[in-house]
Amino acid sequence: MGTEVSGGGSPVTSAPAVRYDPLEVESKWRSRWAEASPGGLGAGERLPVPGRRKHYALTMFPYPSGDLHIGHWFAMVPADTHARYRRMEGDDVIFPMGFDAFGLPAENAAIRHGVHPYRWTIANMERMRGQLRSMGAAFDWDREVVTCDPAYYRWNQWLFLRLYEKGLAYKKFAPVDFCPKCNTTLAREQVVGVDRSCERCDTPVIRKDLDQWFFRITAYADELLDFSGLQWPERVVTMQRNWIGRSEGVQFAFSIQDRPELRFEVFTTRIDTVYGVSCCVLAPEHPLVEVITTPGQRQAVEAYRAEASRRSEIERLAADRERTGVPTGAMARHPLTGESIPIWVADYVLASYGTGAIMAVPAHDERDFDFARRYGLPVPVVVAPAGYAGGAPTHAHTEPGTMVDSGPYSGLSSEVAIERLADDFEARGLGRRQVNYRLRDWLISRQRYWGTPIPIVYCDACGTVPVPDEQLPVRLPEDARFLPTGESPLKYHESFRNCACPRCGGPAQRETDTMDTFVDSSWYQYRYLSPHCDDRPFDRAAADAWLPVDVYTGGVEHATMHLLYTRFFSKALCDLGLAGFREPMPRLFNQGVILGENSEKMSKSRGNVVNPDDLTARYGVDAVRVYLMFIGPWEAGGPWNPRGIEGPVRLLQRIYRLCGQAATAGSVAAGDGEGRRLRRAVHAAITAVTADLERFAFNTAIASLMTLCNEANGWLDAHPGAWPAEVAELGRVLALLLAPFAPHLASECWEMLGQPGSVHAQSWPQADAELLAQQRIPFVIQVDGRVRDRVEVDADATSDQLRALALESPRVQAATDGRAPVRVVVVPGRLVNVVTRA
RNA sequence: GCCGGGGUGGCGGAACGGCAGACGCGCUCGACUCAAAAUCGAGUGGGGAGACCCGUGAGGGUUCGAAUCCCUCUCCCGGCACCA
Repeated sequence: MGTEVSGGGSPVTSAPAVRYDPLEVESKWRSRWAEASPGGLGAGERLPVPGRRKHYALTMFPYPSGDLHIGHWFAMVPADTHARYRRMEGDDVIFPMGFDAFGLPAENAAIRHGVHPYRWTIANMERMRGQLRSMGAAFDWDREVVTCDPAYYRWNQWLFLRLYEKGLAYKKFAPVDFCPKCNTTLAREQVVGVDRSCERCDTPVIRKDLDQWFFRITAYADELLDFSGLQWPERVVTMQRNWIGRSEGVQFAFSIQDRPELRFEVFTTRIDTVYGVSCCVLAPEHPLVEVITTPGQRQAVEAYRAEASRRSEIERLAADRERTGVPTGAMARHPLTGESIPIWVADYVLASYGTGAIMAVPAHDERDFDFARRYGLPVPVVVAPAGYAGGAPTHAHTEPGTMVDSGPYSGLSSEVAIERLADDFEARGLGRRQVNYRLRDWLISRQRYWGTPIPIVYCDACGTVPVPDEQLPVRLPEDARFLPTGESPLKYHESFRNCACPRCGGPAQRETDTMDTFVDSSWYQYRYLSPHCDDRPFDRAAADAWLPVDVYTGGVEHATMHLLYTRFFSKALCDLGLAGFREPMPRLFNQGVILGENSEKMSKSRGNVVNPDDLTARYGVDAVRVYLMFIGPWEAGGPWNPRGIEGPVRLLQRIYRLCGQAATAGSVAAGDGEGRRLRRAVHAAITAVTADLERFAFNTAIASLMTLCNEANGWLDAHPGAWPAEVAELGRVLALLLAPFAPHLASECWEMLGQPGSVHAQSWPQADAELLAQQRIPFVIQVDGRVRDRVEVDADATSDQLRALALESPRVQAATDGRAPVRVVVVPGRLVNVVTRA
């Protein structure tokens, strides 16, 4: 055994400096586990054991960057601890792991160093598997999924074709976001920040008009807004809700003055302001602009459109840009009043949202207000705020109010008028209620090599032809060339690109775009259940039995990307008849981020990176695990404090020593008051650690273990000599409670205690409630809300007894100083408050 | 600007409306040691000799009682940002 005894004092007197060597103990258990169970908690690909509650624990799989950093540890170790706890609790647990192995870094390495993305990725995964194992996590490696494996991406293609058949995958020519550094288009979700930059590399995106493949996520917009039944962090729900951006309003048409055959539609959420329209505004890209612009305005309008399109490519949408525009010269006819309304073109109206045209109501919309003021347009008030006395408004009034100058609607509250006008527009056939979403369809085309080829062929004769299932997978060619220009290698790979049309056999060309890697991660949790299944993406019986995921953990940065996409996939898979549930991850937990010592984000350039290998070489894996969980609430993250690890290091040494002492305890219980005192501490710890693990409060769970050690040490010091069986129980419980947190040391302790089997295969200890119910409890007596006395009382003392006890207390009498109690509040089991003032 | 989440000792952080600061780091003192490290023990929010008083970003409110609930303000972090 790895025991090292220095000092050599009597084991009975205090402070025998018995220490264990973490490196030795950990290496011993690592090799034992490798022999005994190469898999993890789940032990093989199988269905849940009947009669046991299944538990699918999932932590977001890593990108194989080649190095496991402390952030991976922080994400995965608590997830492992929770999964291990659930298994000891009796659940049938699976806890799979794999690699999100497609993506740009591999291709960039190919361009820079000439190493093929496949080889680069495989080598990185090899290295990371070793690092992941060294973490001491009980991953089910026999379920491993690697997304760049043709055996995996084949099913991306298969699923793409099913979505295509359902109309949920389609190709469209549209203005799209393009990252000039990554040389590829991006989904709207992957463009972030005020300067609209690439989520991966931070480069501002530009706009291009391209033919691209989309997934019709908007078909599920309403269902995606339904978060009922999801135990998700509030902020993630909020972010998704905002991202989807549902708004209800009315869509209706304006006709062009003197050309009643021409009309354009507008969408508004404020139909109550329709009497306050002072102009209509079309987006520069609106098709009607060309048609209606009068000869006198043509030159100005063309110039404006040209400028707008150039601007959209350069500094598109600076947040607080001036709202500019030009009149088209054409007039529209107000559908209710018949008034002539000037039609303008302005690029603050987006072509991609709603109808690409609006009614401008300056008095009640801040953007329209700015626009009207700039061009001297009228600002008619139609919704009066409380106390409005007429006159020109100084700012837009966007709140509800009383309708004025609005024909038959005048006098109504604007909230009522919204409904009344919507009803009337619908009844008169002028327009209809309409729901719009900010959410756009998911652009999945990427002009990159290292992703799943989109299984589509273009034939001159047959047009767009899906690759038949039996021809899948469409494999990536191994001899692609990676050009420094960053152009798509597939596009210039003749033998990949040229192919026979699956339908007519004639010459045809493959689609050379690959899929967004977020497609891969949208259904990996299904594949883990039957990773070797080769005639379907996943086994239906396994999916029915194991899914949905019971606890999903990962970073919040995926709130409106991966987590939205995978919800979409689950709904689509359900509608395709492939699975029987609609929400993939009912319970989500976001861990925080570990920062450098200087509270900044860890990065090589900042020089504040904490290397887990250095730490484990010095303190051992268990200590690093425990420290990461002790550092604070998991969801908070926080700066790394290099000295803080000393606490967990001491805790582990104390537990080792306590278990060593417990191993010498006898088998006869003392059964007296002192024995009960020790047992009470042990069982209080069981209660606390259990409750904390249930709520992912790892930091306080570890604090409870520390408290138990402190109390146990005190007890042992106070009871020299031969120890009773209560001490043996202490040792067993310590090892059991420690097992999910520090699996190596817990195994060592269990063995040292002479217990059979593996500690990790034991049942979680149950607290003895009867033992914990104490007869005498500490009790607080307050006077006017301030603590004046503390006494010990019977736990079942009545309110009357407690009241009498309080009033008798000399300290209370001193504090009340002769004032008669006005009232006495008794909280049984807690305190009494004697109130002397009114 | 809008929407979330926060502000508690020197530091990380605890605290079903009921003893604020659990637990740990650090620090101080002590034991062991020739010495140091390790280990063990005691102490550690501020003020006061003391009984006590003051303390959870600021101010107000509800309550017998507020870090916790409500209102106003302030600062910090995150998300969104012309979405009509």
